[in-house]
Amino acid sequence: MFKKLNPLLHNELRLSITSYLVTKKQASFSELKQVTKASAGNLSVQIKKLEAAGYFSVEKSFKNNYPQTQLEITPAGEKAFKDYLKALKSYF
Amino acid sequence: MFKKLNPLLHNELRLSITSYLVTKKQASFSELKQVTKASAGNLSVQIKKLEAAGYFSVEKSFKNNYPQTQLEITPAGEKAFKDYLKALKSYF
DNA sequence: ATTATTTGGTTTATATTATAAACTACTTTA
DNA sequence: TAAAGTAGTTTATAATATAAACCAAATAAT
Repeated sequence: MFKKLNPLLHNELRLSITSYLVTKKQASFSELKQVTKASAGNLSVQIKKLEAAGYFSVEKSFKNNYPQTQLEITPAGEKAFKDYLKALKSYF
Repeated sequence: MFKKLNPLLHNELRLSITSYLVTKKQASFSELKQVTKASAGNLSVQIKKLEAAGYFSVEKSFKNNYPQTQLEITPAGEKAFKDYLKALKSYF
């Protein structure tokens, strides 16, 4: 009847981050902070969870002397996103 | 960019309950317990939250000597469900 | 030059939420 | 009449989300 919803993606902020990354392929921490309007702390925590699940690859470098965290969606992340949408459809 | 997701509906069990009620219009506690596979405790708590929000009307009576809780979706519940779907679409 | 502010984060404490365990009340069956 | 089942509710605990506090460095202001 109702398919199980991936709890990692079934959260507003994590879904926002993933959704953005799926279309943009890659984005910086700051960019994500702007588009999601989340606090840096919350964003940091949620990114870490998604990274731990292998949904993103994270590269830390420097840009204009400032640290920059760059995120890129992985095939696993894309698949999880697709599967989540599929599961969601069972509710509507 | 991303629309806010009604936190009351953005929960797997509460979404299951509401989704079922939206199509069936009404259902009993036991019926919901079967279709959602939730524990009675969890179901009771989540129903109460949705009822408090005015998404369902709850009628308690007896059927075959046993207590029976019958739920019926309200116009507010239907609207919230529709709005939630609309918001969800902004993520895909 | 040193103080304040901003960038770009992380860590940690707290608040919120979800879930299950324990309980209530009554009914049926053995 | 004791045990097991129905139909729930309440409450304690586990999990999760979020914000506050913090860190390190860069830049701007005084």
